[in-house]
Amino acid sequence: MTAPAAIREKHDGAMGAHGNVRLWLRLLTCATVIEKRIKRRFADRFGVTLPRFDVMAALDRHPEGMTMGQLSQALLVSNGNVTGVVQTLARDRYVSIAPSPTDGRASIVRLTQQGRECFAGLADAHHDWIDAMLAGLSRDQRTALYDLLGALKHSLAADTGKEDA
Amino acid sequence: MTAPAAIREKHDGAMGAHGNVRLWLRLLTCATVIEKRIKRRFADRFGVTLPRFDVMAALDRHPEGMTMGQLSQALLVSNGNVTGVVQTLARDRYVSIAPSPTDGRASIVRLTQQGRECFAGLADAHHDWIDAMLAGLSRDQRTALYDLLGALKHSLAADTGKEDA
DNA sequence: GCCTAAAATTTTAAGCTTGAAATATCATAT
DNA sequence: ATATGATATTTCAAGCTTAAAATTTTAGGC
Repeated sequence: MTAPAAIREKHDGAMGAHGNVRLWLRLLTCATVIEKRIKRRFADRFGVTLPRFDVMAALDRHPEGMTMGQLSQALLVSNGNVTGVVQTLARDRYVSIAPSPTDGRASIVRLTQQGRECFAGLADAHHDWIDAMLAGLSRDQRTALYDLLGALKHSLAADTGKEDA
Repeated sequence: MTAPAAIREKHDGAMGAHGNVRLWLRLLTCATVIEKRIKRRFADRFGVTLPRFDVMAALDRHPEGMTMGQLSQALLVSNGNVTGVVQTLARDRYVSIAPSPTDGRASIVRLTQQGRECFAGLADAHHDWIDAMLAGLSRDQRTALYDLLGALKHSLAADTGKEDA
């Protein structure tokens, strides 16, 4: 077996001694590599984009349906964005859009039967891919990484960005 | 002082017991939050987009200039992408595009004086923002996180994606 | 010189993303 | 009833992203 090719770091060799920036770039690189790999595999093997998968995943957990605004909040993306993704999903018959019976402004989006079946396959593959990509880490390493990322999340929540700078 | 608001995790509450997927979603959330925050601040305070900053950062480390292909490789994005970003950067006089003296196919992109000055301010702010966002982690935590992400990088390099799936 | 394969780049089409402006509806106070 | 402000959504313009096709140039082989 040949040694696997090392993954190049974005801005490799840059930033000199700024350890924090290097940490951030390494984090970004890992996230980007995983995301692009999943995106590529979804496209190649299922003909599905990542945003569509995200919408379907959210809807799968809410069989009663979700409004556009709820989807926007759950996925951390803008309202206008959801409109476009849901429209193509509806065009391809993966979701249905129905007017809300209680609120004339809102629409209720639901997975169709076809959408549910499609998503089941996507979720299985997704799960397997993640497992394989993390296989090089021990159980302890994964736990430690999960906890440290939790600490980072806290640190991010504490940084309001209001420093005058 | 009020407690900072917790950061919602993408697909919060989803995925049940699949620890690996949860680890991935937490990693993705951290990267996304940091990236969006930087993007927003660059836009608000400097009127610059992240891709343009990335190109300027690469060029700043290569005063001799880079070809489109080198930029594409360094930034892990497609060729066609670089073309567009560099063109708007050139339109705004931050970079110059000159034909290569040795290869008629290639162009050489360089930061202009205006580009260098602009980038210096961007890099300073960028550095400060990262420091502030990581301030909640101890030195040991940052070292541990950096090392674990290094292990993850190795794990990613080992996963070829050739499993039949 | 001429042909061909490889390399660097640009162009194109489709889709994602955002923020801001525009629409439509709801809820409430008069 | 009607005016007001808030809410849900859509539309729009600008920019990023990719893959694939087209273009241009290089480098060799004949």
